Amino acid sequence: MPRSPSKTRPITIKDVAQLAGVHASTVSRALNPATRSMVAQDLAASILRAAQKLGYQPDHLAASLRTGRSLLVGVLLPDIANPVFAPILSGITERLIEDGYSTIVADAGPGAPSATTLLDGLIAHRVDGLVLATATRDDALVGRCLERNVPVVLVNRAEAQARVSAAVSDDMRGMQLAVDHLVGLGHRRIGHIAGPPTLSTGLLRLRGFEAAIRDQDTPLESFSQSATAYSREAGAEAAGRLLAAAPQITAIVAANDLLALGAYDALRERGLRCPEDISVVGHNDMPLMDLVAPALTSVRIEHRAMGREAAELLVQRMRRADASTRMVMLTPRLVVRGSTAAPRPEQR
Amino acid sequence: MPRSPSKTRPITIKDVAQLAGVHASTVSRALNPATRSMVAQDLAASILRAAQKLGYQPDHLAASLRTGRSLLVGVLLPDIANPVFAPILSGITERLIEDGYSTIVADAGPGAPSATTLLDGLIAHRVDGLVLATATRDDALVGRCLERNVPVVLVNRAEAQARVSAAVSDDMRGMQLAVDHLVGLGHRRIGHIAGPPTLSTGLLRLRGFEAAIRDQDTPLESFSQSATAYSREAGAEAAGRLLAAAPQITAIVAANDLLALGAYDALRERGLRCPEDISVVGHNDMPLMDLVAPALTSVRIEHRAMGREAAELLVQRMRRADASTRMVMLTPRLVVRGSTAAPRPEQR
DNA sequence: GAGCACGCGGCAATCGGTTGCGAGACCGAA
DNA sequence: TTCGGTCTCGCAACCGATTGCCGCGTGCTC
Repeated sequence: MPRSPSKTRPITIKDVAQLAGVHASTVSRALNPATRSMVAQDLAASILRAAQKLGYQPDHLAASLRTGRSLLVGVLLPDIANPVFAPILSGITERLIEDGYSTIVADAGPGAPSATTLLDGLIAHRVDGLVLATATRDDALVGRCLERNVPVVLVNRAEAQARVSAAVSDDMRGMQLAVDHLVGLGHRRIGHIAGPPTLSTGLLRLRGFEAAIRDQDTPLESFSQSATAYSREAGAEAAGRLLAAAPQITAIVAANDLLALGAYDALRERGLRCPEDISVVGHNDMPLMDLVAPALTSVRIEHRAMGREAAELLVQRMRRADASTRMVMLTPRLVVRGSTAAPRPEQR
Repeated sequence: MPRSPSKTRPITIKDVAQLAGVHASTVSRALNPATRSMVAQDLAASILRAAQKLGYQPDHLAASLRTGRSLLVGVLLPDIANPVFAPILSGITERLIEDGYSTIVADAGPGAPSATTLLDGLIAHRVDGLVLATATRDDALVGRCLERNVPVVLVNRAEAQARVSAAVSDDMRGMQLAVDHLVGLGHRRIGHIAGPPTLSTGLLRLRGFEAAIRDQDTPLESFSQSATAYSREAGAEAAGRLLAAAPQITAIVAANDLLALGAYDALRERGLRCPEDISVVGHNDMPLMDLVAPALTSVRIEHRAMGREAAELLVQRMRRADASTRMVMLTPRLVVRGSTAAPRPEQR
């Protein structure tokens, strides 16, 4: 079937070549700033004019086939619905677009195909690199990328063996800030709601909590329970276990804001008030944490900056295959709000 | 430079063909379920085995060049950081992946290139379709897609001329729910914080508010002020104007939860209590709105479902170029929480 | 037994840019 | 005038998969 002449066929480089009276290869060189010097200046200018006139739009796809570079970067998220990933994603795309990359987002959230399937899908699109936010501590996905030879960095979570670069928050330091704050207020019996131990943040924050407890001058009692997931429900459930096992605690440090909000639910359910009966500290300082009741004291992580850093690491790795693998650690800071207070005198 | 033999070159269809002892085209047919019947069953099976053995992964990119279908869909968001877009995006990707599409996300948030630039970038990647969440009421972007002949649907916001399909919430109905609720509680003087009038939600919700006011049996006083953006700050500012212009109001209906939260800020600043002095109703029912203080009464929109619907419309449009353009309206429902109450007797 | 239809699979063109290589033009120097 | 060098551009292969077309062989029918 002959192409209907009325339907506007997309303009190709050949159309431009014809109008400019040159060969397609010359057009290609003139259009690419990097190779433009290979073409006489005035000719290049007239080619640009021809392209402009026709409204030529380059086709990355075709170029990719030849160059091997797709200008696409895959981002694998554990769950878009989790509010912390929005700013991370934002930071990633913001940085990548500076180098001309677009981002393909794959969400491994509930109801989605397996992360491995999603990863293969991204690779099938020939992404030039990958940002993984899903990495559990030892992650088969990383290995898969490595053997396929596609550049990869981690964000928010690191892996046990540091095979690839990662941008993370200093979780040890974050927990130290939280514990210091509580101890400064007079708390001596502190509980921790840990994240899933399979996730690097879960483990590191637990370790950070324990280290922070040990580092205090005053002897403390500490307790911890792991949540099965980073969700409000899991937080409430773990908080229930924690309060049952150690009813004497006067403060709870949660590994995550959602867990902290779950702790709110558990406290309310048991008729306990925050901060009068129990202080609560979160982690991440998600948006709106200043508006919940009570406003949540939380360890603030600059997620947007973290996304940018991850993208930066990836760009370096994509530019040079032998770029050193690094771990960028962002320093968190504590934002004190209404959910923490000194324990009541009789609680001491 | 000869390719180093140690570096594992990606497996192509030719490698599979060689191992299976057939031509590449036969491999292509055997691998594609749609064309598999053109190959003898046992041969197809042995080709599949060969592909399996080599760990062959198809290359969408190359296929796209020939077929003209990239299996990529572009999603243009006004601002990833806005929490309502996370579930929308989630719904979109979830639906699209069922048909094998991946999504390229472009964020037109602050600091990003212009939406037009982003759109051109997406088109350069030869996306098979586009979901626009950025559409202002009359949108040049839509025209651009139309003239480039790329399928496009809108989500969350519709355009004045219904040139393309859209999935939106029934904003008129949402405002009616909000006003009915307040009137039922006894409110007679109601203020509205409208969204930017350039956005379809801003305008439609304002109209919906006005219509809902008119439709009441009892005569009401109403007032409204437009916010300059959908943000907490703009909400606080507009609420300030509203309270200055009409101090007698006993309730505020905001076009958006963030605006409602801004209203909280403005009330607090003026020493007014919610709901005792002024009731507040939001719109969207974002996550965590049950945890802010006071818990926000809000018009709930199923954003995830909306995303799915938009994707569904796009899939239909991509399958058949002549698919009818439709507008899918999701029915919102009111979630009553602590931010609304009957006005005090002396306020009547 | 000859002819025909059909199932199957190979050949080669194709998608739209990119790039190694070489040809031709032009200039300056010997 | 000739030769070498440089600058500019065209030619054609190439990236990897898809697909229209054709030929071969088998089996069926008359």
